[in-house]
Amino acid sequence: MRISLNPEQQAAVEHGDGPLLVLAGAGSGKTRVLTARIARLLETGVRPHRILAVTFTNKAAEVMRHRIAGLVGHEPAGLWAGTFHSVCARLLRLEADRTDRTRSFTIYDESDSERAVKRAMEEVDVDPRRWAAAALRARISDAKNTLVGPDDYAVTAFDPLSRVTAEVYPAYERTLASCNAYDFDDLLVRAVRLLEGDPLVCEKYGGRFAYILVDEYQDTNQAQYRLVRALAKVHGNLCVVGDDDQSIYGWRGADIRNILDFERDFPGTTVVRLEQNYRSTGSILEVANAIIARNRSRVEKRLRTDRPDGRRVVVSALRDERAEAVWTIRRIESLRDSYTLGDVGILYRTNSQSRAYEDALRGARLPYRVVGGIRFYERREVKDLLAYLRLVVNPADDTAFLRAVGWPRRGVGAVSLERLAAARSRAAPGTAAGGSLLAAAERADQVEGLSGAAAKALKRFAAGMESLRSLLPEASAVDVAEECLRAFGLRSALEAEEDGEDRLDIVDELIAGMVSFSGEPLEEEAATEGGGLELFLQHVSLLSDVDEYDPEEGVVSLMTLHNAKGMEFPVVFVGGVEEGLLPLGRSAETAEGVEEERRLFYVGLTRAMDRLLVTHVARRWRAGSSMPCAPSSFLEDLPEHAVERRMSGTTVGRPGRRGSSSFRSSPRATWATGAGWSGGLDATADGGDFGWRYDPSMGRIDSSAAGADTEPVYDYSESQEPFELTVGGRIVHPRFGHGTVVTLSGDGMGAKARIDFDGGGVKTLLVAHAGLRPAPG
DNA sequence: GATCGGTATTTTTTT
DNA sequence: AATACCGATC
Repeated sequence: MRISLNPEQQAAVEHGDGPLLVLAGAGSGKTRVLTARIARLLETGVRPHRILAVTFTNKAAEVMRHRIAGLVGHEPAGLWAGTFHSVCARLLRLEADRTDRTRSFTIYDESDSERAVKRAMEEVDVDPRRWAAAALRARISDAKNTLVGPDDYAVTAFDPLSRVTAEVYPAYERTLASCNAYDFDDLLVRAVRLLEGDPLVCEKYGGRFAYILVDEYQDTNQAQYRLVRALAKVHGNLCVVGDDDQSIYGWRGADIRNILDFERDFPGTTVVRLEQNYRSTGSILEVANAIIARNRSRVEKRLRTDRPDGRRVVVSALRDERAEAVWTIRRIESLRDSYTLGDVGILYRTNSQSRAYEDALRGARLPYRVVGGIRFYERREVKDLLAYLRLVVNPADDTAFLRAVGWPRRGVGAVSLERLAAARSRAAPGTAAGGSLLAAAERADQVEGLSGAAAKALKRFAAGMESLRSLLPEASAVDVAEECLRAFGLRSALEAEEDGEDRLDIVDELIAGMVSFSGEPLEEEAATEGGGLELFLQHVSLLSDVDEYDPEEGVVSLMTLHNAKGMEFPVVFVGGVEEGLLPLGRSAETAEGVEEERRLFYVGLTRAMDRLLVTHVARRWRAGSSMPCAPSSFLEDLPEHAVERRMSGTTVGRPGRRGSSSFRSSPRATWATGAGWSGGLDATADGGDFGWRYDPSMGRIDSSAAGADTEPVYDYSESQEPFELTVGGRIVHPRFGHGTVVTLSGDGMGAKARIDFDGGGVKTLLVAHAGLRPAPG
C-alpha cells in the first residue's frame, strides 16, 4: 500500500481494535486516513462485507470506494459504504419481513411528507388555516431525530403547537404506514428500532460488521448515534472522524455532544488529533483560526501548516450584490493566468444569493455550475413522472396517487377525490394496502356520489396503472418509464406546455439517469424485481445535490456554505458576509446560533487552498426590498496583517439618476429604505461611498491599491432601484400599466399601495412584490 | 364540479 | 419569484 502519512495519521490508520476517535481539523487529510484505514483492514485479511463505512454524502462513499480500489487493487465488493440514510434504507429493505412495510416502500421527501401531514391533519380535524402543516412536520421531524415517538411526545407536549403536533403525529404515522412509506427521519428511527428491539437483527448486523467507520461524526444526531452504538455493540471496533469546529447541522438535530462525549460513551477510546493542515496557505489558516477561536464552546486546538503565508486574504466592500458579483467575476478573470475555472468556488449562505453571480457569469460568458438550489428531483416534471413510477412499484402510495391522478388533467377534481377517499376509509378502515386510493379507484363505479365521468376516468387510470405493473417482472426500469410517458400521455401533455421543451429535456435527463443506474451490486439484493425500478426510486430519493457535483467539469462552482463541506478549491470567494446574512437573521439571537454561524463561516474559509476573497455589500435586495447591510461582526476578528481590505473608490452607473430620492419626505412608503435604518446606513445622494461609515481602525484603505480593483461598471437601467412612492405619484406596473397612487399603508414587507390604474380599476398591491416602477417623465 | 386566474404568502441551511 | 390557495367562471 503506497500512501504517505504523518505519524498521527499513521497511528489512526494502524490502530487495532477498540474505539477510536480521530479529531481531524479542516484539511488535515481525514479522507486519506479513512480510506487508508479501510485499505489496511482489507490487507490484514478482513473481508470487505465485514466493514461498514458511513459517509456524509453518497458522493463521498463513491469516492472512497474508488480510492480504496486504487490502494488494494480491486473493488471492495461487499463493503457497505453510504450515508446513514442509504444504509438504513438498505437495512429496512433487507429486513422488510421484520417490519410493517414491504421492501418496495417509498421514501417520502419533505414535500411528500408535508402532504401526508396535511391529510393527517384532516383526519384528526386540525384546522389547516390555523396551523401550518410545514411547522407540524418540522416538529415531528425534530421528535423523530431525537427518537421521540408519538406517545412520548404527547406526554411532554404543553405549549399549543406541541399539543396540536401531539394530535397529528400518530395520525401521520398511520398515514405513512398505510402508504407503505417512510419519511427521511423514519429511515433512521426504524433502523434503530429494528436493531435495538430485535435481538436477531442486532446479532446479525452487529456480528457482521466487525469494523465500523463514521465520517463527519460531529454532524450526527441522536438517532444516528444510537444506530452506531447498536451496531458497534458486538465488536466495539468503532472509528469516528470529525471536527467539532465544523458542526453546522444543529438545526437539523445534529448534536455536537456526540463527538464531545465520545470518549465517555465508549470507554477505552484511543484519541488521535490531526492538526496539521495540508490544504491552505499560512494567511488563510491564520484568518480561519482567528475566526473560530472566538467560539467559546469548542475543544481548544490550533491548525498548523507548513505552506508559506501566500497572498493575503482579501476582504472587499462593494455597493450591492450586483457589484459584488461583477467584482468577483473580474477577479476570476484576472486569475485565469494561474488558475482554471474549475479551481474556483463561490460560496454563500443562502441559495438565493446565487442569482446575482449567475447573471454576472452569464454576462461574462463564463461556464459555471450551481450545486443545489432547485433540486433536480424536486422539479415538477420529475416529481410527476416519479409519482407514476412510485405508484407502479408501490400501489399503496396515496401521495403518489394524488399527484399522478391530478396531472395531466383528466376530469377528476378535488371533490371526486374526496369522495373516493371517503369510500376507501369506509371500506377498509385503518388497514394497509387494500385500502389504498388506487385500489378504490379500481372500484370507482361502486363509489357513491361519484359522477359517471369521474368514475370512468378513475377506472381508466387504475387500469393503466395495472397494465404498467404487469410489465414489471420483465421490463427494465427505462422501458416502464417510457411506456408510462406514452400510455398516460405525459409526453404530449408536457409538449403542450409553455416551456414544455425544457421540461421534456429534464425528463429525458431523468431517463438517462435510469439507464446509467446500475443499482448497488450487492449479492443480498441481486434478485430484485422490476428491472431495478424500486431500487432506482429509493436511490434517487436519497440523492443530494452534492452527489451530482462533478469536480472534473472545469467550470466555476457555486454553492451554499453547507454544501461546500468536505470540498476544497484553490480559489474561494465567500460572498455576502454581512450582519443578518452571515450570521443569518434569527440565528444571531442566541449565543449557540452565532457560534454555529461562525463555524459555517469557518468551514467556508477553510475550503480555500491558495486564494481566499471575502466580500460584503452595503445594500442588498432581500425578500423583495433593498436593505442596507453592515459588514458582518465576524469581520472584526480578522488578524489585520493577514488581510488586505479593499473598497471601491468611485461610483458607477449614472450619478445623475442615482440617489434621486431622499427618503425623508412624507408621506412615503418606508419599504424602500428598509425598516430601522437611517442616517449613516442609507444610500447617500452623492455617490462616492457606501453609506455605512468606514472605520479606519478596521483596516487601511490604500487608494493606490484600490486602483487595481477596477471598478465594476454596470447598467442600472434594468434593475429595480428603490424609488419614492408618494400619494398622487405616477407609477407603472408590469401587468396593469400606468396608474396613480391613491393611498399608502403599512411599512416594510407589509407596505401596501392602493393604485388607480389608467386602464380602469383600483387595486391594492403589496409594494415589495408588485414590481412598481416610477412612470417615465 | 372542474378549471382558470388572481391574490396572498413566503426565503435558511438539507438527508 | 414562485407557489399555494381561493373565488369566480365555464
